Amino acid sequence: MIWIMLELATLGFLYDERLHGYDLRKRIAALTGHVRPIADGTLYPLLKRMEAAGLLTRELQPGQVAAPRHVLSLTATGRQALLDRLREPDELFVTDENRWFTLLAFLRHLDDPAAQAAVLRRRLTFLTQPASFFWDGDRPMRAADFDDPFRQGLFTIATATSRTELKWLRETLADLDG
Amino acid sequence: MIWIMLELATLGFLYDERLHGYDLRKRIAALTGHVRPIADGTLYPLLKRMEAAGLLTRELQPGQVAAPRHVLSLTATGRQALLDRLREPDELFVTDENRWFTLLAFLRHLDDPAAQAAVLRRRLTFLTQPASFFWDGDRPMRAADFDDPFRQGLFTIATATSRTELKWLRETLADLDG
DNA sequence: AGAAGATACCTTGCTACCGAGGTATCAAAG
DNA sequence: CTTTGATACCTCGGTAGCAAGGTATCTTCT
Repeated sequence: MIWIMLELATLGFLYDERLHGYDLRKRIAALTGHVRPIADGTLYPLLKRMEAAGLLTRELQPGQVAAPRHVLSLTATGRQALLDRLREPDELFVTDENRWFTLLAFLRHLDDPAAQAAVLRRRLTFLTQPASFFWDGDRPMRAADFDDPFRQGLFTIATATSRTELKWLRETLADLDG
Repeated sequence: MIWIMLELATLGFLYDERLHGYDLRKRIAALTGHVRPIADGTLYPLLKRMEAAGLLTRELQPGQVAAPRHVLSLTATGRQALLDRLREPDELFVTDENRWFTLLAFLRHLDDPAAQAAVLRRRLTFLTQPASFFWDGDRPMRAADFDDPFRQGLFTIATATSRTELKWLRETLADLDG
């Protein structure tokens, strides 16, 4: 299910400008690759699948710099596909931080403040759900329940992160709604 | 490469106490499942592979509650495997937040402050590397370069997160070293 | 008594994913 | 003038991962 994120990133980057595969690969690497590197044995087959699905076209551009490049550009179907996926993202994009960040990177393309706000609200709902990393039966365990510094750090980092993001979400929603 | 995280979580949870598969599954779901649910078609085959590798044993316990359970317990090899993986985690555990959290959850089992500190230092090194989500050629782009609120949010959240974690890392390292 | 829901585990088939390896061009360094 | 390194893309084989479906027990609700 990496492809679902790579596909969104590909649609997102190509929405603005035509790119060849290698360039796309480097942009994706900057966006998500420091966390989780992607093999080109993953990306190139995906591009072929996307071409087969009618989302993009490839055009051979003989070697200007080095080896010949395949310049990629989105079809009308591809452009619509990006907007559809941004408007109603798979649940994974809401819960998984890496995918959520990928979505945020391109959400501006969805040129409709109400739809953008709806997506942010899904993330808000997710983050405000009660959750814990560890349970003692039905009881959620908190940082104070542990005497090891690493699990305490886990809670410290997680709560700080979500607090920052909640603040940003609420401010941005106020702007989008107002 | 999900299995590498599931395997660590399994070794980690079983290090303390014997569990049956379903219970283990629920603990893993609490730790990482809110972000990324795991299918039992993923977990059960992994447990079999781990058994085949000599990391754990299963013992059939006839139905006390419902269907008969397979109680899992680590072998000596399994206990050692946890310590080895904690001591020298794969790079993915250092860079990917989900995997890093999984590692933090069990790092206390590595009963050696110097080795624990060494792991934290790897994370510190990673977080202090210069990084950006977007590049304009060689130039890393910053929040101020974007006028869309979503990419700005991306930077806001990412920097706040890493600041909190860096503070915790430095404090904890000072404790471990001192 | 029957249905529903939780517990508990399993298999099968499709496909995505990754590592490993290969091909080729061009520039810069030695 | 050869090597190194970057650019640029590709294929193949093995395996992991997932959805979908199945089986069975026990409790609780109706």
